[in-house]
Parts: sequence; structure tokens; C-alpha cells
Amino acid sequence: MRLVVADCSIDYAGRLTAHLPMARRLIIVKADGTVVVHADQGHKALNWMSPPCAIAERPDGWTVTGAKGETLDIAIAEIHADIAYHLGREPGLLKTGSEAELQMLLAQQPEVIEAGARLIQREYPTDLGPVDLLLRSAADETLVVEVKRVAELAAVEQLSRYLERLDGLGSMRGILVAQTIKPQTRVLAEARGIGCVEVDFEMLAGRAVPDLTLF
Amino acid sequence: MRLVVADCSIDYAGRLTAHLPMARRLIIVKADGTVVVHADQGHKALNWMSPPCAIAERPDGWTVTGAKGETLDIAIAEIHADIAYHLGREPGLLKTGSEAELQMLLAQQPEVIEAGARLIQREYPTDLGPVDLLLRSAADETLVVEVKRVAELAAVEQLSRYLERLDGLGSMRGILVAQTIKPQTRVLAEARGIGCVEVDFEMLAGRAVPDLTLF
DNA sequence: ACGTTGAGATTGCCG
DNA sequence: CGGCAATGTCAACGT
Repeated sequence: MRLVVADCSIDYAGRLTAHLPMARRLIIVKADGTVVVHADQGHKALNWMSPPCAIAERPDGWTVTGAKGETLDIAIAEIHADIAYHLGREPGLLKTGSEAELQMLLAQQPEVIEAGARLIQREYPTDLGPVDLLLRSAADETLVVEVKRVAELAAVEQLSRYLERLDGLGSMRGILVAQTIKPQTRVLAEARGIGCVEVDFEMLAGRAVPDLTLF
Repeated sequence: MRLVVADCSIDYAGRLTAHLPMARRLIIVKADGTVVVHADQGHKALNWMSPPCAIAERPDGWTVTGAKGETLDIAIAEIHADIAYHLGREPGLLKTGSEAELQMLLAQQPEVIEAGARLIQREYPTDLGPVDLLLRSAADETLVVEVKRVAELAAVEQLSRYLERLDGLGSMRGILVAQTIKPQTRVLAEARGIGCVEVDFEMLAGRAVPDLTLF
């Protein structure tokens, strides 16, 4: 990893074009070839180029060319630091609390969605894409469940498409399950006869393994 | 901007939780208080904390606490570098080629969408949100145009909502205009009687100002 | 390889 | 301040 602090102006040309006026910035060249430009604010890079890319270095700046012909032109007025470190391999990030995990927890305890509900299948395939959860209600209806962390309008439409596609498989209801359901989303869902259930991830995760933790 | 190269393991707890095993990484503390952790691959940060946040520094590591109670725990085994630079203010990024610019160019030359079409209005307001472009066709139909850089299924749904909402304003057709229209999107659009037009940004931009450039 | 979906999404806009 | 949509989205996963 090479760290360069320099006064520079930058032009990117690819799917879009972007320009950065002259200012002092941090330029990082990573071991995998990635070039990243950071300002002193925010966690996102101002500009970058992903490998594979070629770096042509001149006294007055760099031209970085990407695989699809994108270019990152860095005009350098003055270099204030240019240092390198060896970092080694990154073991990688482990995440929990994702939508995939929420779906798994709901599959293990479908009664949280509706009393008496039993799991038929997770990721039930349709030709419009997989239905997150397919349940059987206490009254023997098919429950088509869409799981989101945050449910917005598009989730209602996605679920509506599934319901339309599965129409004819007997008595059926759609249910939107999310940690957060936005107000307008709730309105549209209810207008279409789709149920709304808000769930708490911590609570689900806590209830998921009571047999293991309580003894 | 403070740059720290250190062997560290990291735990984040917020909306989700994430863990990074011990490895050598770059930790950046920016002037605005942002803390960012980078590996030697990729342009995105492994972990970060946005300001306002509080950094508690101990010999064995840092605990960074965010405004909503999220924590970033950085356990430090060894520090290999710890240097600081003053970068100053970032003038900011200027982009061209965005969807907004595409929409503007199409408003200036609606005949690219369909021969004989004239502009009625840009950003025509409805209570479901603004219609990108409203045109009048050569045959005096109203053309409801949705502009996207990349058109996916949701764009068809969005346009369908507008068409449903505007129903009754006379003869009407929906048209999806994008630099890229995905295959399934095209299928759904045509099934609903919505037209599909792919346009090239460079070509549009080139045709937009012939009077200025050709003189 | 291609297509689809999720993201600590973030960020910016407009009401 | 909340809702909504764009992003050089990227990255992961399934067909």
C-alpha cells in the first residue's frame, strides 16, 4: 500500500465524467492495483479505479487506465508525502444482521409472522424470482411472505407480482415482514390486502435459540 | 488527517454487527471526525464511523462511539505508522452524465424518443411523484416518458403507476427511455404496451449543441 | 457467465 | 424532517 499526500486536480472519464479542482488529497495505491482518492471528509472515496488498471506515472501526474477504457487523470502540483507499507492479506469481514439472516430466523419461527403459521418453503422459486417465504396458515391458506430490512413501495409491488403469478394455487394472502415498514408502504400494502408485520431482529435472534441459551 | 497502519482486530455493532480478525490495516481519522478502516484491496472501506462520533483511545485500542450508539471497537496489537497531515477544504466533485443530464438532453430533442414528438413538460407533477417527460406525439397522443440510466423492472412499475394515475387525460402511451434496458424489463414493458427506447448519452450530448460547436 | 438482489448502503432532492 | 430516487453503485449468490 502506497500513501501519497498531494496537491492535485483530477478528471475521471468513464460511464460518467467527473472533475475535482486542485486541492490537497490522499491518494492510495493498494496491493491489488486499486487507486483511491480521499478528501478529509466522509468515508467514501472521491474517485477511484478498480483493478485491472494501468498506472502511467509522469513528473506532473498520473494517468490510470481501467479495463473498459475509463481514465483517471491526476494532475499533481506538489507531493507532500509518498510512503509505502506492506499490509498482507485481508482475512475478510464477517457480518450478522443482514436480510438473509432475518429470513433464516423467520423461517425457524414463522409463528412470529402469524400465529399457527408453518413453513412450507424458503426461497420458493417462481419465474419472476424466488418468494422469500411460503407459509401455511392455521386456516390452511398459503401465505406469500416478502422479507425486507426496510420495506418501501417497491417491496409491495414485488409481492404483488408474486401473488399475481401464483394466483390459482388456492386461498392465498401476501404478508410484508420487515424491521421497518415505511408509512406510505403500509398504506399501499393494506390497500392491496397485503398484511404488514414489523419484527425486531434482536428479539428474533434472542428467541431463536432459547433451548441452547437457557440451559 | 491521521494515518495509522496497525495490526488490529475490529468489531462493529450498529444496525448490523461485523467482525474483522487480526490483520494489518490502514486506519484513517479525517478532519471531520470520520474514522475509516481500509485493507489492501478494493476501493471500499471495511469499516467506518461517520461523525459525530467520540474516539476513546487506550494503549490496546480505540473505541469509537457514534451518534446512534453504534460502536467500532479496534483492538490494536501493534502500530507500524502513525502520521498526520493537514489537507484543508475539499472543493467538491463535479459530475456530468447523470440521469438528470440525460433527461435534460432528451427534453431538448424529444424526436430522438419518437419522430414528431414535442415536449409538453419536464418533471410533470402527479401526486405519485413527477413524470420525467410529458410529450405530444405526431398523432396527438400524450406520451408519458420515464427516463433511466439503467432501466429495470421497477421502472416499468413506476411508469405503470403514472399511467394509471393519469388515465383519462385522453389517448396516452408510456415510453421507457434508458441507456440500458435489461431483457426482462423489456419483456414486462412490452407486455404492458409500454414502448422501449435505448439511447446513447454521447450521441445525445453530441447532437445537443451542433449550433454551438459547428461555428 | 449472466442476471438478480441486498447494502451499516450513502447521498441528495424536494415536499 | 420524512419520503423518495440515483449511484461510475458494488458484491454476493444462484442459474
